[in-house]
Amino acid sequence: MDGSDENRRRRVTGADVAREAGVSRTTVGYVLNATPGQTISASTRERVLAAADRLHYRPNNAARALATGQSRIILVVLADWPVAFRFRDFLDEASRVLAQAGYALITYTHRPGTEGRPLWESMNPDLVVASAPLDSTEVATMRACGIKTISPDPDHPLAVKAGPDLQVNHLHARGHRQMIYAAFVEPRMSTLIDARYQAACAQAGILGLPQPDLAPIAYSDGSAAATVQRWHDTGITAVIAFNDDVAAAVAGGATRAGLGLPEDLAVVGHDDAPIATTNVPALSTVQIDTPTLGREFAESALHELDGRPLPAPEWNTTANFTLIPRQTT
Amino acid sequence: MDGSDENRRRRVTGADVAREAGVSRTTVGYVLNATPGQTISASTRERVLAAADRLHYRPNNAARALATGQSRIILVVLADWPVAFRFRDFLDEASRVLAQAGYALITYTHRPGTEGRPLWESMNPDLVVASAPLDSTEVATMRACGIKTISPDPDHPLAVKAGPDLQVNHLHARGHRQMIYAAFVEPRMSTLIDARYQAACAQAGILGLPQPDLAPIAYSDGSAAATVQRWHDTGITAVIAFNDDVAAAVAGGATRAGLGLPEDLAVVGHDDAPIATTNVPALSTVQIDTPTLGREFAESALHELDGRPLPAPEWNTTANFTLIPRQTT
DNA sequence: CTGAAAGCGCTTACAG
DNA sequence: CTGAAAGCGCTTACAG
Repeated sequence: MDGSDENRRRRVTGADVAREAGVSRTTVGYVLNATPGQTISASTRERVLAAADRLHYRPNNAARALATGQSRIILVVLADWPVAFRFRDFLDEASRVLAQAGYALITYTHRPGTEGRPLWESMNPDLVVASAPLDSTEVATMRACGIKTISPDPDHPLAVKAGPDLQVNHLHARGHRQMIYAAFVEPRMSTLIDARYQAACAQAGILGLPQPDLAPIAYSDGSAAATVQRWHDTGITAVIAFNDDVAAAVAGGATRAGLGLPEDLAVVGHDDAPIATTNVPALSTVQIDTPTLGREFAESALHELDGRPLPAPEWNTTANFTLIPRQTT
Repeated sequence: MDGSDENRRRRVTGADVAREAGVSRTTVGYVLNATPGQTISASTRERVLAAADRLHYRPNNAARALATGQSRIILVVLADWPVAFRFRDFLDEASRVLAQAGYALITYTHRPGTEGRPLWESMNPDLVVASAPLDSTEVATMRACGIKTISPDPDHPLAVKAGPDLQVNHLHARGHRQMIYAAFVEPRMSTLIDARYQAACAQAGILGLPQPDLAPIAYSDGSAAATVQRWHDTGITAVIAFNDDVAAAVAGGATRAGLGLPEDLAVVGHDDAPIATTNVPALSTVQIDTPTLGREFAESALHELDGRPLPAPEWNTTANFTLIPRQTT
């Protein structure tokens, strides 16, 4: 392709900058990277900076990665679920902190078997963060590529435990004992659903409550009313919802079934999405301080990568989670 | 750091595979890349493949990118808005098609001024796709880096026009003339909001309707009822909602204000998110065939990159958009 | 204070 | 059918 030829010819390299500034390639590197331990005269510095600017020099990342052995890319592997509303804030804040340290944060939804090679093979990130467990052969492969990994462990999940804890505690405090855990029939979210459900069960156990069942609810048809009625008939008085969309679906079903909220049925959502406020009735839910979680996540990634000290271990506390009571509990 | 030293020592290279298989580095490359125009004996092929497998060889992407001048990365620069529910399907399908062609699709939310260097500088993608217009100096920089760009143009937006057209046509067909365009006060979505709003205005003009105002609606407080009541008082009979969350907020406000839907006020949403079905009353909305759009997007990217023929130009048609009438119109 | 040179791990003409 | 070798654009000891 001559188009690519042209592109290649046009591209400005460090050697061009060196020539323009009348110095060596080495000096250009030292100046542009502000390499510590080098003493560059002010005038040389100026000349190099000016030349780089004039030529619109941009370093070739592939070459740098090859030379340093670091891509400075962090890959967040998402399980197969849609990105929730508040998760953006989490990623935004994490990206900001990581960018300051020279790392790029990439998110990637991994559907095993769907694609050719998973992205971490074709991108050579320095760190892979998995929000759901990766299978062991995948982890072995990454290790072999020199890729570090942070897998979710019970103490460092992407904050799955604190929310369900609050939901169950809240419903319990409101006097409920017969609870059910509701989630969409959405295979793409199954990992996260399962994690939150398990957390809810654990907390129910701690409080001496019966284990809540995991109950599917459909949003693609009008069956929610019948579903909710059925739960009510079996003695369920409270619903722990996977997220606010589910809580809204449950609330809608209850309303259509003629059940009063929260007298006949209580519902608590998760995430404090816009719908939680706008829904009629407004949804009690769990609010998450996602920017703080994002910052703490970034710090722990930098700990892994550069040996930075870990932040105060708020990560695993419930300090960043708040139960917002509204009209459904 | 000796940790990184260890990693580097451990990493298997093509030279290791060559040694293991008893062939040259060149032959390893030809076999593993299935380079066309080379005739490799079956037995050599086998030996190389077996050795690569045994050693768990994974090519170093940075080295490959440096040698070929192609990163095989496509960067989708999102304007500063949260990813809507259905957008995942779009990206999933696009990623799948592009992965088959050996490209990795990365999405990235660009907030000018927030970070150090934008991701396209530190990642050297082959193609940058912008869902909102980039400023001209940014485009110039990318060009200088040899990065191709696809910017949104009136005929190839990320499908912003078809939805508003359907919304306006639908309300018009229901007999409405006094419409208002409602959106959240969400600066992060302003680009998309504006694009959809402009499209709605244009369509209103075509139908000879008065231009709808752009009206903000808050979801963080309980003011929706008052807002909607005010609209109603000024003679508005129909609301074009930016998305289904907005439509739900409007519907909720109307209900709280004692207005009947759709008798007193009609609302039509956009996206056919779960909330559209679960809301009480169920929301009329625009359904989008996002996987098809994703495939067409991928094809047009491959056209740009590899000169593949363009797909049939359904991209810009309304064929992939459907108005779903429910209870709010 | 600055530069010549080796090396990162690939690809790919080119020569057998 | 296979291999020796140059080159991609950086970084970074090392030697002045």
